[in-house]
Amino acid sequence: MSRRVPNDPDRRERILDAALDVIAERGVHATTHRRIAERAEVPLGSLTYYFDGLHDIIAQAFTRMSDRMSALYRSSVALAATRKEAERAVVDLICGEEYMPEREMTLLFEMYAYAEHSEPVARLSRDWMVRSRESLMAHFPEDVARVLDVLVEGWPMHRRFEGRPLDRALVARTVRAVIASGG
Amino acid sequence: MSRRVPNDPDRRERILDAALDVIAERGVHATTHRRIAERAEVPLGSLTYYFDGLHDIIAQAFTRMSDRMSALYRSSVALAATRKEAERAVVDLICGEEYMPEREMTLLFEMYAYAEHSEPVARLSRDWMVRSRESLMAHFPEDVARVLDVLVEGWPMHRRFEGRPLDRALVARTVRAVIASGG
Amino acid sequence: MSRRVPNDPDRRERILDAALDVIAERGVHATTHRRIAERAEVPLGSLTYYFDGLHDIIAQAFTRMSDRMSALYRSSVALAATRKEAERAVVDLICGEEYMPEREMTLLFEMYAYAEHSEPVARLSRDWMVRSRESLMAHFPEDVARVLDVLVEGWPMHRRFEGRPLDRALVARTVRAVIASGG
Amino acid sequence: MSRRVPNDPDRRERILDAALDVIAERGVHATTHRRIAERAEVPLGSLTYYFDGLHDIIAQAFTRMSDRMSALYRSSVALAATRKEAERAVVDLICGEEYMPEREMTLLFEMYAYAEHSEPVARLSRDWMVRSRESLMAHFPEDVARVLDVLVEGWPMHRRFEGRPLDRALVARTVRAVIASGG
DNA sequence: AATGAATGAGATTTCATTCAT
DNA sequence: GATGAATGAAATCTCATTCAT
Repeated sequence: MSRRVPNDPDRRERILDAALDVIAERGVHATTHRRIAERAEVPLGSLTYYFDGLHDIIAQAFTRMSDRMSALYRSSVALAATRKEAERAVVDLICGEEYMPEREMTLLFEMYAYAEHSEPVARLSRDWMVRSRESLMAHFPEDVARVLDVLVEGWPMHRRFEGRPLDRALVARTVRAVIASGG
Repeated sequence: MSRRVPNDPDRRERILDAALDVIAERGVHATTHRRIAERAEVPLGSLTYYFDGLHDIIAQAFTRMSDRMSALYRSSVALAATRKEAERAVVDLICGEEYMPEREMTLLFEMYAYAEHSEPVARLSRDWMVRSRESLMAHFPEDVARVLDVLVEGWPMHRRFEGRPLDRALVARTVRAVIASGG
Repeated sequence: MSRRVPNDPDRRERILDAALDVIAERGVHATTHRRIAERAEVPLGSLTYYFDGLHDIIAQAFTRMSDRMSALYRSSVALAATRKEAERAVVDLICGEEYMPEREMTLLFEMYAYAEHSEPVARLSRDWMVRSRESLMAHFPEDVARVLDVLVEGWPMHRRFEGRPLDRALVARTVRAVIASGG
Repeated sequence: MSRRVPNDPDRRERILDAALDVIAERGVHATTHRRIAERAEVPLGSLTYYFDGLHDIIAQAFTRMSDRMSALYRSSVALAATRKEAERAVVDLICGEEYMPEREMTLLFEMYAYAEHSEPVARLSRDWMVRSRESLMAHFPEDVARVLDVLVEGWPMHRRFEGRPLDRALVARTVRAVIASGG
């Protein structure tokens, strides 16, 4: 039959990863086909061969990122066997660089900003929020899950701008209080 | 006769407000000199006459916005005479559209995203954080102020993406718990 | 078993008809391989497999069209048994939508325009003219045939741009006068 | 006041003339910004500065051409003082290279073809037809004017494709017959 | 002091064509 | 014989910025 077969099977993925790199380093506002192609080491023409314009590349790149982060988030919380461990996992999520290293943080900001101007990315942001809350709801009542999620989202932002590690004791105490108040 | 007088004294401000409009509507990534000039009803050339390029316009526009929001934030909290009233003000800040209407929310996302790629705007974001915490510290100990600030920042984001009003009782209960735990 | 047999015997023709559709709808200037392939529902690669580039497809498509129209023209005039009937056939050719419906008119304009820049299509246009005159010369002297052919060519163009039917009485009177004057 | 003043006042016109040159030489289907800019000896960017895309350049170029040709047509017929002279002017229009030299003929074909796919150019073609008829109506009744116009339009097309001069006697005889029949 | 005409650089996108299979 | 993935070249278009006035 001899259908021609792609000679570079995961080029699509390479392009999306390159796009995330460029977005993280320069921002969506400075992200161009050229820079993505260069970073991915693919010819310029292949970007529009695989994708339907820059907006599509960006949207799919964010999808890829949020899938990955969501899995991380979930697994981090899911590994907890007891509520005690879950509580600790939440504190880790808030304080730790592992869950949300600098690059991911930057990408998240970019995603939230872009979501305001792109319906697919808006949907993505909503899904992301729902999924992270659902992870937490395996261990906590819904109301508690909501508040913890706000902390997990908001606190690392402060960490980012302050440029220094959070006060772990304060975080732990707050998480404890939220859990207690919600019960 | 006909001593030269600026014929449009607050043109600078008009340009910055127009820039904020464009950013809110289209995003930084689609903000251009031309669109700003058109929106401000100002000749194109005046943008580069008054400002040092697009990045400068954007940075100063964000400065203007954050000054305004900061004043609002401060006055809202400052009006409180008692801790009781301050607590209520914080709940209002989190739940209320007044403090952070849709447009401002969008702008804030854009600012945070842009901050990652612009030193002046990064500084601005840091200042913003410090100033809002200081407002809160008139009424609460530093640790409590920190946590409340995380809530004020993070919760409206959730509100934004969920697209419906927050559960005021839950917010109030959480604020109370945070204050109690920090005391 | 499974002796190789062309699985789509009139693909060539389908491609040419699709090309004519695209030319009629969008103009030669907007005719591309992709649009033709899509319209013909054939794989993109088959266009360059069967033809020697876009210019070749266009030239052959025009050939196909002019063959068809020429046959129509000829048969219309050839059916006439008497000069009287031939005269009537000419009036029909000029006034009637049957001979030159909107689509064919458009294609003819495109062909004439393209002929100026393509030797094969120029040849085609010349042949077309000769053949139509020859049809008329079965009934009329050469000079009369020439003039009638001018009318058959030129009048429908006016009809096209005016957007309304011609005045049949005027056409008939003119044809009569031309025949009389040439005799 | 010191408004900046254009330093190349008839650049617009130069661009349109260059566009006509390119269209005449290569056809609309091979007309590009680049080729026009090169021919007009202006920077590429000025094309989109002055015009709203290629379609706009083409449409305005055709407008320019038809204005010029229309003036020629009109003046040719208008100079005639008597019907006798008008009759002779019509024969000249049909036979003579002056009125419709090769280049203009080519452009006219291109315009007619393009008109099918561009509303502004379609309007232009209609206007052209009306105006030429009106010129003739200064000397002949409407019906005669219509038919003469068909001849003026259609006959040079045949001349063009046959590649040799028309038989002036035949043209004159036909024009005479048309005038007589319409009277 | 102020402007808007002008442009070069580069962004996005389209597309004819090639060629491994 | 046939295909469609792939790409280089070029097309259209946008835009920050410059600068004569």
